[in-house]
Amino acid sequence: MGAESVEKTVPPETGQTVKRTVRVLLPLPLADAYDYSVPEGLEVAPGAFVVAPLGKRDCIGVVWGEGTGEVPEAKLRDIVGILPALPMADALRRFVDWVSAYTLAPPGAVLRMAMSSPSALEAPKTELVYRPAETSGDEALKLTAARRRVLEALKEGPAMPAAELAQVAGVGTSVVKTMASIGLLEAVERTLRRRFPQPDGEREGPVLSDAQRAAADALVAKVEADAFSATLLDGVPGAGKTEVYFEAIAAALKAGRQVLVLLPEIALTSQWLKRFDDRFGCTPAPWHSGLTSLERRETWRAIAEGRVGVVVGARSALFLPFAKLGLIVVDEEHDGSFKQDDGVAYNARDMAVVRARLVGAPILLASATPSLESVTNVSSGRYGALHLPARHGGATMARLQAIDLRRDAPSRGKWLSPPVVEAMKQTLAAGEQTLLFLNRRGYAPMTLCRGCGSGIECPQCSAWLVEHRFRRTLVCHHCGYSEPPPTVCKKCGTPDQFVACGPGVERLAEEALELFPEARLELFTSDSLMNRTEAAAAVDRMIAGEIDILIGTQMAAKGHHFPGLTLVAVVDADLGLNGGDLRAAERTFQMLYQVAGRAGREDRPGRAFVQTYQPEHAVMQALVSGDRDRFVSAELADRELAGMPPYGRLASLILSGPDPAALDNVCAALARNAPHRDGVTILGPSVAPMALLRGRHRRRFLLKTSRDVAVQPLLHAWLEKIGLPGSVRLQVDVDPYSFQ
DNA sequence: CCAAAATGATCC
DNA sequence: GATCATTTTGGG
Repeated sequence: MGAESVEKTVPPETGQTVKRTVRVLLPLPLADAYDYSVPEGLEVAPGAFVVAPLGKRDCIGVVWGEGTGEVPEAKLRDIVGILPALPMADALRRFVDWVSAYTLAPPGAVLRMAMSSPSALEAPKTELVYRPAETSGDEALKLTAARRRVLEALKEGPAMPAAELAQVAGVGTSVVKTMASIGLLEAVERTLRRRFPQPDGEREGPVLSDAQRAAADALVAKVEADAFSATLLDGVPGAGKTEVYFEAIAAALKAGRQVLVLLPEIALTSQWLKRFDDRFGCTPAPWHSGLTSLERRETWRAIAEGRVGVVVGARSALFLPFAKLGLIVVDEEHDGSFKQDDGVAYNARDMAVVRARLVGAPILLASATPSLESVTNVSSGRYGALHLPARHGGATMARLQAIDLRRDAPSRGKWLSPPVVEAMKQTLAAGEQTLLFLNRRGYAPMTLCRGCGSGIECPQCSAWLVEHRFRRTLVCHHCGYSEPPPTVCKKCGTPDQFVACGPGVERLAEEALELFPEARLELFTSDSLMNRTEAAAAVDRMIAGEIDILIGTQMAAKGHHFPGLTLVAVVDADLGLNGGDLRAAERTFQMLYQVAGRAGREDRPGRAFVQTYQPEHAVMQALVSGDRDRFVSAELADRELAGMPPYGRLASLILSGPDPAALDNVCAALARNAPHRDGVTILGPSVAPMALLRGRHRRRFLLKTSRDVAVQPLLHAWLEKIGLPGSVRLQVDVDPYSFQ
């Protein structure tokens, strides 16, 4: 390769030097980076954002390294230009490569996530500002009173735009313009940058308990060590984890470093921001899907230039161009929403650990219910552990009681059991608040025709259409399809014989209002009906005690702290347990534990009820006894026996296509070529859990291996042999989280 | 028979 | 992801 490139640099036939080539990675799902030639006089270093031609159009890409020299000269094209943006840091480029190699996603698809604000790469807007010109002697003659005031206004402070200067000096803008034209003022161009308030790391923190102090000190030491380390911080809700990691954030800020805090999207609440504000004097820069393109651009730039101290965001914030990252915090690390299932399938919690390692910074994972993965990483010594016991004198976990629905059955067509209704009555009478938790949006999960007994299905998915009574539509929760409620059954023609089947939050609201007509009741769901501001307003009303009964999906359970809430009832605790999902028990336990933790966190004791048909189930037993650790070790033992994560590795291949026959052909080819090896099991092909989604049929393979097998090379070798027809799509998911 | 529509290959 | 060439389909 060395000799070859020398030969290419000086081709014998012309004697002219051939242009330098570089590899440019484009933010597209291409197999690899492309070689481009660099025109004379253009300075490109690795990491530079460049404009490169691709077919008919121009694309923005990133210089990934020196050219391979393998592309024939006739194919090579010149880079068009270079963008006036700071180059992408080496550590971020290596991170993109790492994520691509791990997830088997094309590197360009990963790069796209690291280029989430293309307009931030263009030259920032500028404005004209005025400052006093160098004096040349006879200016005094031209000084009117107005002009004097203008110079006075500029005496101490910085240069100002004409309008602002005129206002401060109490003159018209024409005065400023004239002064500039006769040489009294000098106009200079200044780039417009949004200012981000800096969180103050020097501020005095709150008084911490001994346990909190010890944990905080340990974390501060990790931050000061300025090297990679991973730590799990674990403690019951209310133990004060946030205050502890705020100390670590303060230490990073003092050291002049940036901090990234990752939260599940719905836990990024105004309440969290307020706590941060109280501690550091301003809110951090948020990063989530709801930002406007202007906000994105300014935030992206400020992060790249190191002008933002702390970013708090959902998983996509992991790919931001930090200039001097000194700490990553992943709060609620067990949360499933860190896993992205579509596009690049990655787990932001796991990839955050990789990013921390590549930049040489400490990472902290925090949770009241750590994931089994993190628990094993602690016991194997990969992660350090800090444990926070419940605070003395502080709130304690609510007393949790399982209600056996077989014994305390609700009346027909109702969903609240007598003990829960009784508890609600008492809570209302005491002027306290109730949260009814049901992880089901809409009125009823299924609508049935009495005439033929069939349910109303989504035409493009294998799922029931869910009635949303307030919106007067039937909605598919998987693809978004909706139609008005039918008057006649499509299958049997019977008119108006539809019955709602099962409970949704809307139906629960109806029942609660029937029981307590005088109560102030609100719904809190992740429906599109409710936007960010409306949700925030509902939270504020709940905190202010303007709501007696809150009925919500998991959105109500995460990240909020309601001081007046003393009763929590989980309406259907069994909901997540069925369906043969690997993580069903773990996920249900985590969710119910967190929901129950919402009750009685102030001075008032709280009560939590879980309604279940299987009170003997290990999850319910663990919740009632409060013995989290026993549940975790039992669940771990099960996983180990089955060779499942975190003891084994899993990868899922989902094949989808409109034509089942073509799909099954591909599956058969895959099955024929499946790898046979010790420690490797191939399960499938089988019909995927959502057999039909958005009009595409789905099949699934599961690759199960022991811990020591590298899954990626195995998958590469396997998939290489198979040609996919265009109609069949393959989605590879290494370490799948959900199996739906 | 033509033309729109679906499919596939390629982009450096 | 976008574009262009090629193949398929469908309507007369």
